[in-house]
Amino acid sequence: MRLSTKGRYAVTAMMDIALHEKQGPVTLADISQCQGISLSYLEQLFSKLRKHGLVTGVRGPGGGYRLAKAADKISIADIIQSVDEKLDMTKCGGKGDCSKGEKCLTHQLWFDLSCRLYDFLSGIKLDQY
Amino acid sequence: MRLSTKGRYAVTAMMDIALHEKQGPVTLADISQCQGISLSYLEQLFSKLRKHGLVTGVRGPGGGYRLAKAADKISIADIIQSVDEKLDMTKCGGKGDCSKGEKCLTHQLWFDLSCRLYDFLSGIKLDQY
DNA sequence: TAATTCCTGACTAAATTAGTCAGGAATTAT
DNA sequence: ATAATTCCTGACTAATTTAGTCAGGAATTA
Repeated sequence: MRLSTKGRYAVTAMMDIALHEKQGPVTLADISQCQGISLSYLEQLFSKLRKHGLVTGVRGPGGGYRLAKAADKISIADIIQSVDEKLDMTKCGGKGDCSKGEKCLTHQLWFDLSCRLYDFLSGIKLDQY
Repeated sequence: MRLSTKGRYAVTAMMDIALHEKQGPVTLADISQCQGISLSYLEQLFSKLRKHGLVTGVRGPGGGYRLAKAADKISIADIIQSVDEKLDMTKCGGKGDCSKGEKCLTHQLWFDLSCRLYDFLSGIKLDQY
């Protein structure tokens, strides 16, 4: 569960769609211009969002992107995980093969923290704004 | 407020110190070996942690690092902010000079989210483990 | 048929993260 | 004093991630 500008871009773009969806599909060109994100980069991000079932694309004139679910079913955590892909966690992977045995302790601690963060971000949905 | 492996390294290292501090200062060499982080990279991170008043260095044989405050006064947010330095936020900086006026809206929304995340991470202290 | 828009993949550029190296400064122990 | 230890600093390089560019194809609407 990483949090970088990449995830922020994705969240911002998704909020943009959530806010304007009632006026029909939102084009990436609009988001690009409106949010100052390059079109091709948005296409990369939306490829992932689409594969994770968060948006649906509508081709042709008048097309664009729609949310694939209701806004209250899409959480910030869903979006960030879709574009970030890996939540790698530990190096030892629970094997416990560390010099003094402490490594896995702190890794476990970090894992707990990561879970709490995930729960927190899962609780925030797109419709809350 | 960004969250990457850099911040994780710092948090892990700080937890390591918190756990072993009663046996005297903890050396970076120990942390390096124990957590599998390069010594020089740790030195970079601890330079920042020290400048932000989270740790104090003790030179010479038997030296190392100590927490500069009690573990229950140091939060995860403190640590991450110390090594990440900038919590840049918006591009328009509240100026509102956006093509359709929506940019600053979504930026404000993100800002709120960022604050909530910060509050959350501020509530988790080193002594909770 | 033409315009629009998604969609894909390969490539490049910039930024960040991680690590290396070389050396100096303070402290402890011999 | 001298030597060993450890922090401390800065410059440099390598790897990874983020961001952007480019070229073109596929589906849909007018």
